[in-house]
Amino acid sequence: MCGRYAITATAERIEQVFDALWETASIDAERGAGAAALAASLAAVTLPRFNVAPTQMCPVVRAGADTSEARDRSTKGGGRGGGETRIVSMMRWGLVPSWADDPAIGNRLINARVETAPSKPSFRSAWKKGRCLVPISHFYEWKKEGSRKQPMAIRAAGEDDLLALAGLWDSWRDGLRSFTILTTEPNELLRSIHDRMPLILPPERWSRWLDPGWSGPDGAEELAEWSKPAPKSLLRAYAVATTVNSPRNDSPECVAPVVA
DNA sequence: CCAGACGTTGTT
DNA sequence: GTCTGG
DNA sequence: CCAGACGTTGTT
DNA sequence: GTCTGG
Repeated sequence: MCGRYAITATAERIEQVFDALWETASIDAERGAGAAALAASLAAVTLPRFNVAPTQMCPVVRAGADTSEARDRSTKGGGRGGGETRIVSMMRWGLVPSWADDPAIGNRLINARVETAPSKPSFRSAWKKGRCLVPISHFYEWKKEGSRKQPMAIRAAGEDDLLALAGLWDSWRDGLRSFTILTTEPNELLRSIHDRMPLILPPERWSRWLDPGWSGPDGAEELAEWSKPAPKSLLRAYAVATTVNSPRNDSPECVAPVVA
């Protein structure tokens, strides 16, 4: 599964890689704020994060309102085609369905199985209308070694500092926005660590996944195609210190390799 | 019809 | 909100 | 995911 | 043991 991760990229880097506008930046732009205010709003976003835990607020990339006004305001999106805007929003990790009585319900909905999410009451509406991407630099898995649990960090094999996890988001009482991370079967690398892994989407699938005019993968064949785990060669896994165990520790030590 | 659930993981 | 169970 | 709490009463 | 919080 995926119950903890890191996002070490800067706010600007996230905008660049995902061809998106930070939500606070769009709001400031609407108000006619200057470059200084824009820089300040980006600085207010707490990055980097080395130990993101469920219930915490983190950046999520979603489709923006696809209005001509929004397109005009954005200087981006031209090279991607489709013309849709992308927004980076801060959301709570742990999806709180719109019908929930208590937002604490989201504490357990931090993952959704891609094989079953389309038909689950908690996720079906988000599957159709709330698909998103979760930018991460590393995700953590705890490998069982006898009675011990060895924390492992998994990151892109190359120099890439960002991976995009497939996610779903929903809005609760017009205020709280929250998201969940889709999981799938593990690839050859992750199989030795855990029996599930997050669903990682390659850049060529981002637009389709975010397309608000599409209601998501449908039918067994399409679902299977979207559910395939990332290839082993994309990722690198290594042992890290138990520093990462406590969500209170949010330091570079969390992603630092150790001898297992 | 209304009432009640709605989720994942891991472990046994 | 929407589905299942009684 | 792991860490940490897990209860009531009354008083300040 | 099991639930809540981060």
